[in-house]
Amino acid sequence: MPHEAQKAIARQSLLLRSLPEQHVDTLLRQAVWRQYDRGETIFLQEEEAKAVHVVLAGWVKLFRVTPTGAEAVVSVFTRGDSFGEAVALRDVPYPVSAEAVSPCEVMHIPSPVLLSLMREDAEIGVSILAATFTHLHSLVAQLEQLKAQTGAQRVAEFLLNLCEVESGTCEVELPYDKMLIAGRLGMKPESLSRAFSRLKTVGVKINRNHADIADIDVLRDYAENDPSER
Amino acid sequence: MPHEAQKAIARQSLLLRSLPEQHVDTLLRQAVWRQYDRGETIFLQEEEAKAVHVVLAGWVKLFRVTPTGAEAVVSVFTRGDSFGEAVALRDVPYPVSAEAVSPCEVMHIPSPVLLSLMREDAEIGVSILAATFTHLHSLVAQLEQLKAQTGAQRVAEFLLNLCEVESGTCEVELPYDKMLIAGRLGMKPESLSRAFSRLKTVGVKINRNHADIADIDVLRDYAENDPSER
DNA sequence: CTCCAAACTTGACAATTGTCATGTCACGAC
DNA sequence: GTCGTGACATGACAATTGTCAAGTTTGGAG
Repeated sequence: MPHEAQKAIARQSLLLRSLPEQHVDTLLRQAVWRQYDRGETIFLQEEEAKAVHVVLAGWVKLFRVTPTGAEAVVSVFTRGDSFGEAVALRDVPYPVSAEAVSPCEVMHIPSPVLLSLMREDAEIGVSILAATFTHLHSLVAQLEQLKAQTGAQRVAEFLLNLCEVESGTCEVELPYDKMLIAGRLGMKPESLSRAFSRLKTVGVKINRNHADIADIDVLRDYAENDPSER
Repeated sequence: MPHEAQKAIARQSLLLRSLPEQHVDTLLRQAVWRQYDRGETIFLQEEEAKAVHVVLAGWVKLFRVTPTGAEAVVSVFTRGDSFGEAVALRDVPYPVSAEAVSPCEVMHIPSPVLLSLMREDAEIGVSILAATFTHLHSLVAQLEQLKAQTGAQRVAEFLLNLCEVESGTCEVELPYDKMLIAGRLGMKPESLSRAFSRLKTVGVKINRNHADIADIDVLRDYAENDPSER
């Protein structure tokens, strides 16, 4: 029983937005709509994929658990993001687990529905590839960050991505837990705290889940250039 | 002027192997076959993708160059590997650069050829998704390694992946430069040297581009568990 | 064969990060 | 309201890694 507002969000998602109206309707009609509480599991690593997921509200994290139990956050998704495309269309297990990190609404499109529609119209395949490419690209960007930037620089880029404007002053809300931000950026919470302190020297003030950026250009310069100064 | 042996390698690639014979022939016939010298560029970051690439011989690295000039290796491909699928089918620029790190033979399938065939048979789309998923998965695995393992552990896993057997003693050849191995594993060459020294305590001896592993299980245990012992 | 440039190793040192311990603060249960 | 749990900050310390500066080795060019 999806609300019209939810449908509107789904239509705007990267996965669906370039599809003809008629196909989107078919998919929305056959989708499963669910709510999740904070901390609830959406699917587990090694589980067989049976659907593609679209986040309508809230935040979802994808993560891997190592043999030793350590957790590595792979990505964090929110309204309009889809995930699991490449996995659902082949009978392979998920390489990651998914968990709601805030109360969430998620739409699930069963893979058989998507598959059959794909055989009717090759355009669907291109749409799925578009969404998959976006994930690929974001993973590549993350890899670059991890390999070539210091912790404080990664935090700076994270903040820059939250900014709506291109330059000048900006205030942003941290979208989720600092613990999760730390995980997403590949560091421990303590290191994130220290990274925030360092950013004070480039005009960043953190207050609760609220960040004040004095000058976006200064911060961007810090993110892209030398961490050695100061 | 492809050799039969080259065609055979292409047919076995993840991208083509599940396609009906007839389609594979169509693709092979319209593909471009090229050789590259060591160090030669195959394509550059930001360049528009016009083809999907399949490595027939030699080694190719994909990497990103940061605004400051630092280089982050994203992946290293060899015989039978394909790359650029998700990019070629949409008019978007490559997120990475590609360079031959040894003399190479590479087959290029122009994207229009693939696209038109895809509209004829949706099965092609599934094949492309299969290859793309493999890349996605390997990037996720890399992210996990970078975030959750020490340098020496990553080197251990790298060696384990080179082993043909499951347990016991094993000798492997390092497939390419130690500098490139270091880049692929997200560390400096000096750190790689040190990581190799540490692995001596778990029965690994490095000689030139040759590694002797005394006991694969011991090494696997090191890779998966605590780096603190010893 | 000789020589050179690049790859590689090693040591000393500095910077960064993880770990452990402690303390504060906010928020929900009660 | 009080209590208690978990998030967050911070300091001290250890471990890891990057940086810089030698040396050694290796694989061609000539």
